[in-house]
Order: sequence, then C-alpha cells, then structure tokens
Amino acid sequence: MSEQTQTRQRPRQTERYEPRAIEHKWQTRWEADALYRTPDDDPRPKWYALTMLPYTSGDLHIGHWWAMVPSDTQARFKRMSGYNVLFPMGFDAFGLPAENAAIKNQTHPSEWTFRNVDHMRTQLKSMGAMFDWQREVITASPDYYRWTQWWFLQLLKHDLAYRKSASVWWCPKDQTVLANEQVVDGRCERCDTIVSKRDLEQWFFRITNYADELLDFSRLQWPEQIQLMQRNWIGRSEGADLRFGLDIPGVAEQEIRVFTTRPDTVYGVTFFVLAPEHPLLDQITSPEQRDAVRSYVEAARKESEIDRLSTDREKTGVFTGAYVTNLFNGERVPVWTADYVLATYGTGAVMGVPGHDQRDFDFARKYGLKIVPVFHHPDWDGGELTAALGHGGTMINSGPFDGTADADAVRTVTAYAEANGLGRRAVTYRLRDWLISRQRMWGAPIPIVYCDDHGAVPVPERDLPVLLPDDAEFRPTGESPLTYHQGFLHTTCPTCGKPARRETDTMDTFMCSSWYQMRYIDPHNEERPFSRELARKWLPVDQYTGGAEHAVMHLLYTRFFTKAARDMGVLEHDEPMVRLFNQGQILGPDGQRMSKSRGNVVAPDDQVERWGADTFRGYLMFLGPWDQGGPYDPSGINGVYRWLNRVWNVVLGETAAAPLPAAPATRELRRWTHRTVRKVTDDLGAFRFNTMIAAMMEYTNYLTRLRESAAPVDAAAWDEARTSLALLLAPAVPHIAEELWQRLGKPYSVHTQPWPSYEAALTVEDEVEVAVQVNGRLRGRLTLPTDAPEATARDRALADAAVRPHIEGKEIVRIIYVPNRLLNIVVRG
RNA sequence: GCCGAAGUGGCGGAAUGGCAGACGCGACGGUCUCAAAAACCGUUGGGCCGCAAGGCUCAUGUGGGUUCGACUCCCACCUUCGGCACCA
Repeated sequence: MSEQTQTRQRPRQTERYEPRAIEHKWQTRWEADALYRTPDDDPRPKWYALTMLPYTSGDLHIGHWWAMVPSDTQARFKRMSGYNVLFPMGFDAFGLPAENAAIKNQTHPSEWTFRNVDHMRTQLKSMGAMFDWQREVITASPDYYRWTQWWFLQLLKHDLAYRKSASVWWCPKDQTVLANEQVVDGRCERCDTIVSKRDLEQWFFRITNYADELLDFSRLQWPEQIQLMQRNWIGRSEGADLRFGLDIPGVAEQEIRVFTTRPDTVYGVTFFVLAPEHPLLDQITSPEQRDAVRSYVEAARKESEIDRLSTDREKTGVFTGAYVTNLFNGERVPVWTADYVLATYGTGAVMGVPGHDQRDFDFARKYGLKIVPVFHHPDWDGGELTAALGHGGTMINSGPFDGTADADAVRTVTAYAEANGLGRRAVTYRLRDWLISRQRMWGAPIPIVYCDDHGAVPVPERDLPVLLPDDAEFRPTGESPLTYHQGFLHTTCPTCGKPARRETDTMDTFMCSSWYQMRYIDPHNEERPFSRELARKWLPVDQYTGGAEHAVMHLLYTRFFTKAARDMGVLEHDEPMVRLFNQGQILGPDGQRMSKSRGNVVAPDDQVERWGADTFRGYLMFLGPWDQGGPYDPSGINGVYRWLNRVWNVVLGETAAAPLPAAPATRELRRWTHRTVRKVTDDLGAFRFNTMIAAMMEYTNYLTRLRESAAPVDAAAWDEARTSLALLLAPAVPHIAEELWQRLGKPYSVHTQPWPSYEAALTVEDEVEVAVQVNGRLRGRLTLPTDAPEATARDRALADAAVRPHIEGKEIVRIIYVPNRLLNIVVRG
C-alpha cells in the first residue's frame, strides 16, 4: 500500500519560493561578507552612481523606494558590467520639520532626527540595495556640518559671500520669522495673524557671478527639460541700464537707473515705476502723496511674489508726487510705485512704455496715463491702441531716430546712450544671489562672530565646528533658541579677544546638500572635507538620479558649489554630476500626494512583509515609466509575485534535456535568450525599467511554455537560458537571483559575475510578418523571409487574396515598402 | 499667473513616423476542492456582419493641419501634475 502510494507520487516538486527566508539569509550574508564595500584602490574604471539623499522625516515612504530601487538596479548593472561602482547613502538631517517636532514633543531636534536616522537606516536595509554603509553621511552630525561651515568660510574668503538686508515673513503676534510654507493665505499657520515682510541683515552667496557659466550645459548629459527650466530660471536678459534725471530738493541722488530690454522704446516712456521696496521711494515721495504711498507699500509687504507677478491680476499702483526727466528728450514723467515691479529684479525700477509693453499698457489704461507708440508696427492702423504693439516696423516719435528699422533700433539707441552718457549696455538675470541665512536653530550655525570693534569676524577654521547647543529650549513661538541661549550667544572676538556675540542664524539646508556627494568619497577625513586624490579618483558623479522637484534650486546650487570650488582651488572639475535622470513623483492610490492627513499612505514595510523585497522592487519598476510617476496602486503586485514564482519553477524545475544543437527549437530558444539579453541590457542603460521587467516576464512565459510542452530541449541551450535569466534578474531582484544562482550550482556571488552578452546574429528571425496596407488601411499580412527584397513583397502582396478586392479596378499610384514591417499600396479610383 | 511635463481599454501601461493596446492587474469562464482561498488554463477596447473561419468599422484629452501612413510631427484649446527662491 505505502509502496504503491509512493510510486504514484508525481515527480519530485521543487521547493517553494520563500522570499522572506531567502531575503533575510542573503542580506545577512552580504553584510557579513562586505559584498558592497567599495574599495578606493580597485583597478577597474570607477562609476559613481548617486541618488538624492532622503530627508529624515521619520518613516521610509513608498517614494523613497520608488526613487532608490531603480537607481540601485542600474548601479548593480554597472557593477556587473565591469565598473568599480560607488553607490552611497546618507541623510539630509537639518531643517524645519525637526524643529516642529521639537516644539510639539518638548525635546531637542537632534533626538527626533537621530532616532529617525536609525529607524530609516533599518528600513533602507530591507531594500537589499548595494549601499556602502561605511560611507554614510548625516548632514546634522558635527563631523559633517563642521565642513559645511568650512565651505562658508572659503566662500567668504573668496568674496563669494556677503551680507545685505533682505526681507523675511514675520508674524507680529508670535514675534517670529516664518517660512513660506508656514504662511497660508497671507496668515501665520500657527495663530492665523496676518503676516508681513520684515527686513533683516542676511548672508548671500554670489551665485549670479556664475550665471553665464551655469547657462552652459555642453559638458552635461542632462534632460532637455531640466536644462530649459534652469535656463529660464537664470533668465538672462540683454538690454541697457538707462539714467533718468532726478531733481528733487533735499534728495542727494541726481538720477535713477533703470534696466530695460527695450532701450529703443525710451521715447515712448510716459511714466516711471519704482518697486515698493525701492530705497529711494520714501525720499522722493511728495508730502501730499506720503500717506497713500506708505499704506500702499505696507499692503505690498503682505503679498507673496507669486501674487505680485501674476499677469492675471489687475494692476495697482500709487503716484509718488515726484517726476523724473527722460534725458533723451527732456520730458518729465510721473513716478509711480506699483507691486508688479520687484526690487530683486534689474534695478527695481521700470520705465513705463505703454505703447510697447502689455503690463505698462494695462497700467496706463487704468490710471489714465499717456500712451505714445514709438514704432510704426505693420499691423497698426495709426488709430488708438487696444493693446501694446510687439516688435516690428520703424521708429516714430523718437527724435533723431525716426525711421530706424526695428532690427537696428536697440543697437543704435544703445550706442547713442553710451556715447552721450545716458546709459550703457547691460545684462540682467532673473536669478538672484542665494540667500543662505535662516533664523532657525536646527541648521549648521553660520561661523561668524560680531565684535563691536571688528564687525563680522569669521570663526578661524581651527575652531570649527561651531557646535549647536544640546540643551536648547524650544518655545512654542518657534523663535530660534540660539537667540536666547546665553552659552551659545556669548563668545570672544577671534581678532581682539573682547566679548563678542555669535551669529545666531544657521545655514539653508540646501547648503548641506550642495556638497554631500563630495563627502561620500572620503567621509571619515578629519583634516579636510575630502582628500584631493580621492576627489580626482571619484568625482564627478557619473549618474545622478532624483526627483524633478529639484530640477532648479538644488541642482543649480550644487553646480554653483562645484564651480566655486574649482575657482577656489578645491576641485579640478566644473560640474558635479555628468548625467542626470529625474524620476517622476509617486502618489497615493487616490492620485493625491501621500500624506498621513489624507490617509492614503501605503507603507513600504507592509509591502515588503507581505510580498518580499524582490516582489516589491520588481513591482515598483514594472508600474510604469520611471520619469512619469503616478498613483501607487498596490493591487497589481501579485502579478510580479506570480512571475517570480514562475521564474523559480522554470529555472529550478526539471526538463527533458538532450544534446540537440541543430534542432529548430534550439535555434528559437537561443534567439529568445539573446534577444532578451539585448532588450534588458538596452533598457537598463536607458532607464526603461518597466519594459525591462516586461521583457523578462515574456521570456519566463516562453521558457515555461517550452518546459511544459515536455519536448526535449538542447541541454547547453537550456543551461544558457536559465543561467542568463538568473544574471538578468540580479540587478532588479537581487535576492532571488542570488538564491537561483546558488541552486544552479554556480559560484558565489551572482552580483560579482560579468553581465551576460548577446550575439547579434542569434537574435535575427528567419521570417517576419509584414503588414499590407491599401491607402494606409490594413488589408492583409504576409509572412516573408527577413529582409525580403521589395519585388518579392510587392508580388506577394498584389497576389494576396485579402488584398486583391481592395485594389482591383484601381490605378496603383505608388508603393511604399518598409522592409520587415509594412507595404503600403496607394491606389486611385 | 509664469516656467516645465503628462493625457492611450475597467486600471497601470506598450508602441516615438509604419499592424494601437506588448507585459501585468481586474473581470468573466474553466481545472482542482465538500466549499472557499491559492495555484494553474482560456477569453477579454467599442460597435456591426457571420454558424464559423473571419471580415468591416470606430477608437490614443478636444479641434484643426502636415504625410502614402500620425499615439508619435506642427498649430490652437482643455485637464492634471511638478517648480516659482524660507518644505525638503
């Protein structure tokens, strides 16, 4: 009985795929073996792959996996392709949320931050990524921010840092500075008080010195749209600075300068506008207009820049009572102030030319100001204007310049201005110098001491870091505790030793993330931010990946840092990251940004627990194109899990194998193998992870069908197939690949194996299906030998039973043949 | 508002000038099971014709255009997403 039962048993079942067991096993083994330690002295060519470091927000988010898994996959692919790959990880750990948590929990922000780091590191490890944790960097730890402070001192030394007054949001009730985020509809998010701008002395970096160089992308392989966004952000404008005469009793200044891209319209100036923040505004305002101007300025200080720059909005402004003289024609024009003029752009003043600028036109219409066209535009009938005129035509109403053609106008007028001292050629940028001061505690302290005798004195490098106090008291107002921490505040002047006061502002966290890629190459160096030799070896980053939300600010700041470092003799290259890829944003299942308040958060830990890291990794990459993002809908993940089970069964299952090298089925099997190797290789290089997974699924389905057909297959070709599949899987799903590799009896580790290559000759089909169209409509299909000549295809198509009814009795005008794809017969009648 | 991007079956998507819907989810039908789940197999854009094999036709946000041929290129519009300088 028992014997009979045994003989009736099916052939031995392979062990089931148990992701949790094998993932834990291999992660432990990899760590014990230091498989992902990146040596500095490896002779292979280096490849520095970097993904943007996470902020220490508390919990790892689906978005972190979404960002890091494909990066890890590509870094692993590069490693197998023969590179010594550096793929580090760290934490962006300073910033506002830590302070909010500190106020809420009455703790020190460092407590919250470092607890989050520990938790997130554990979560990150469950990803099975090839991060080299020996190189971890935490921007809020003193051995890191010491060097952030060092960078500040270098920039200061090289005149790339300076102090000037700039405005911040201020809540009059809480007596505190607010971030933009904390201002909701013009009110303080905490107490609902209407907020206003307030001026403070703050530190800036001269990023505008590099504006022109930052416009040069010739050495970068960055996406076109990112280059475009950066170009638009920098916003280079050529034009002229023109002088306008000022003659007001009691005002020292004799002129106001204005930047314009249209100096050729200067004879059309009928008014003049100063930004509400313009330094001369108060002085030139007449006593009768003072109250009106003051209340207008005050109102403008409550508005955001986005609102002020909206072209949608009705223009507002107030007459100052003053006049300036147009030095070209001696005319006096009224000076207004209006909030659509920003103090931070150009000279903070605009010459109003309503005939040729739409904003000025709208403004003039509203306030009944004169409109004088100075070009006879071809579309203009000479009547009253209904909108500003664009470029084109010849100059009129412009004294000596009348008759000058549009194409020559700017040059001619600018030359005249320069020759007569009325102005000069000028270039202006939309880009502003980088304001790095933050009136907050949880950031790297700006290493400056204020002395009554010596002013702002830099802290000597040997005294770095300027440590944050660890006993700071957080008050519910959100005011920086550094401002009332006596131990921090009081110090001595480095120059004279007299009592002095520390700078209590800290640095913008974008500073920390502007140079972190440099620290990873030498993270434990106590003498310098990094060694020169290691910089020469590892930098620049070969492939950077991260969210498109950083397209402009972070990516411009780090480019600036690199260029400044080059000019300061710290680095020898020009650009921080040679290649860039921006992934899209992953959203909650409801298509909204994931957030606890919306209740649409899908926790990655739960997904890993339920399906295993490999399935989750594979699913994230399979979801769709990486650069697009979109909602994370967990309902399809079982498809990837099923696939990995099929992989498991087909690679480890038994087949009837025999030496059949010449069989047609062998040729087909090898064609599948080599085509899949080619497809996966190409997709990995091009960030097409979704189609890479799909190609491996198709291959697995083919192998499964082949195995289940029970027909004998060539032993060598079958071994090539399952070996190749295990290797192709290794970057995307590293744990199952390692397990399969071991069970196939191959030497540890699959991740140190060379990437499989393909033979192009083996990928070619013998026959292809060619579509036959008549007038662009599909009418039939032909099976033809690959690369069949046109004559063959044409003859077969014209004789085809499905095609003939559509061409009979008609004149064939033309035949278009695309080999191996399509033949289109164009008929008439 | 300004700058950048994206709109394709019930859903995620594939195809970047050449057979629209690869791959997967879901759904439906089946196998197994007392049953359910899981697993596996089959079908699956809409409409029309046909017993069937199959055929015709409509369809890639909307409206135009270029082309033998357009999801793909051009123009206009609509919607959604990212950024707008102190969220990171």
